[in-house]
Amino acid sequence: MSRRSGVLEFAVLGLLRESPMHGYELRKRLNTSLGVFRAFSYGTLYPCLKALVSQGWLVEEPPADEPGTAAPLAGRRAKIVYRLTAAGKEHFENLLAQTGPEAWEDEQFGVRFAFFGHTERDVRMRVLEGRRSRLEERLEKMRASLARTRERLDDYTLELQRHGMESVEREVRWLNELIETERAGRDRAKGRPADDQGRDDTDPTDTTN
Amino acid sequence: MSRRSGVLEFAVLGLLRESPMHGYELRKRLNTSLGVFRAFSYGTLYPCLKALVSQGWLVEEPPADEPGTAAPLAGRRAKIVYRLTAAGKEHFENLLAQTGPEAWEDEQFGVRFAFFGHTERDVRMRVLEGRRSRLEERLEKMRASLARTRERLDDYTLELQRHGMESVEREVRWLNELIETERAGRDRAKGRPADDQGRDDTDPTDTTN
DNA sequence: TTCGTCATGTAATGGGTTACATGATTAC
DNA sequence: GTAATCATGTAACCCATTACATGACGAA
Repeated sequence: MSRRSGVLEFAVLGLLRESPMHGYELRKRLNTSLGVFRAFSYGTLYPCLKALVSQGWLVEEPPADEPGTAAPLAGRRAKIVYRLTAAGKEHFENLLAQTGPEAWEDEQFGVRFAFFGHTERDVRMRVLEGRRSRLEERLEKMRASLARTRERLDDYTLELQRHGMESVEREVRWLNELIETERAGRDRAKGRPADDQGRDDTDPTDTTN
Repeated sequence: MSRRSGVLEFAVLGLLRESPMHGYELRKRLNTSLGVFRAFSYGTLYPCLKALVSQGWLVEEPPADEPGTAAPLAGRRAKIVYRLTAAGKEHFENLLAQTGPEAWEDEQFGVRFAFFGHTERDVRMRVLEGRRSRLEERLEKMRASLARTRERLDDYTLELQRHGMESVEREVRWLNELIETERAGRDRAKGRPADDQGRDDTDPTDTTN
């Protein structure tokens, strides 16, 4: 009924796919384990979790019966552990399978890349190549605008533009290497259909708390 | 009374400092001339301009009496040219002189750098060095978190982190070069007090339209 | 005369943070 | 027992975009 952020939803589903977690821990992983993403605040995260529950992608679970912990007193608010539902998992797979322009843009590309381990090679290729051509477009615009305005710009503005373009060029080279690597890894496990065959949960290694 | 964005305000004041402009053109310059900034939408820009007017930083001017253009009919809405007031200019100088943490963060640093041409060397140094130490902090956190979680991460997540760190390291090297250049340019024009002595306008070169 | 682009604006909505409020658990 | 950190949540606000609405001007 509210709050859907795209990246946050994506990241939460992806992280919970590996193992159930509560909000607080989820947020930490958003900063660290999951690349250099922006750190969402609790004011964003918790409402989002509630929304995902009401969508049916997640379920809240009681903190489980770990013997070491304090007994759950009646009416007591405790850690809420979120677990991905079957529907949630399916939804996440669908999101992962998307290879359209949204997947190439700055906001989404990072998260998507972080979950490349759950995708198939051709999906990865489409996303990487889409991203690359997106950046090359941008590069061309920058070059054009620079050619038009070069004379009127002072040294600092010029240097800023130069550095900006170099950053983009560098990311393009990075993508080239990644694409090359993907290509080199072809033919292995060609028809492997991800993991749709077994619904056994992803082996909870229980490093949760 | 409303809308103040920080970066947008800064950029608008800085651009209008050079020459008066109307909103539409202002927006184009935000994309091109002024580095690789985000392109603000009109829905952001126009209300911001109004707010700056009501603050007294800007004044709206009639499109001026250019003979080639259509005669300004009564009640006709035409281009609104914005000009920086004396108060606006002073405000901008004050903003430029700030060298606190806000000036080092991602959002502000770019704009500030673009207007370095209007600042004094020691201000530039403080901002550049502040930015650098900010990035070095970030780098340290990244290294620490990577050391803690390296084992649990798959290849793609790892690669993402590696690339992220390299980007930051690259910006640090860039800053080092800039700082070195600034240092090399020392002693020249040592006591020059910017332009506080004369209030004659910044020599309007009239490349406005 | 119609189409593109110049030009200005507003209301609804989105996506997020800050500040606040609450309380449990752990370490000292 | 008290401080730090773990843990969850909400309301008010901020910044910006989207979609919409209007209209002038020039060129085909």
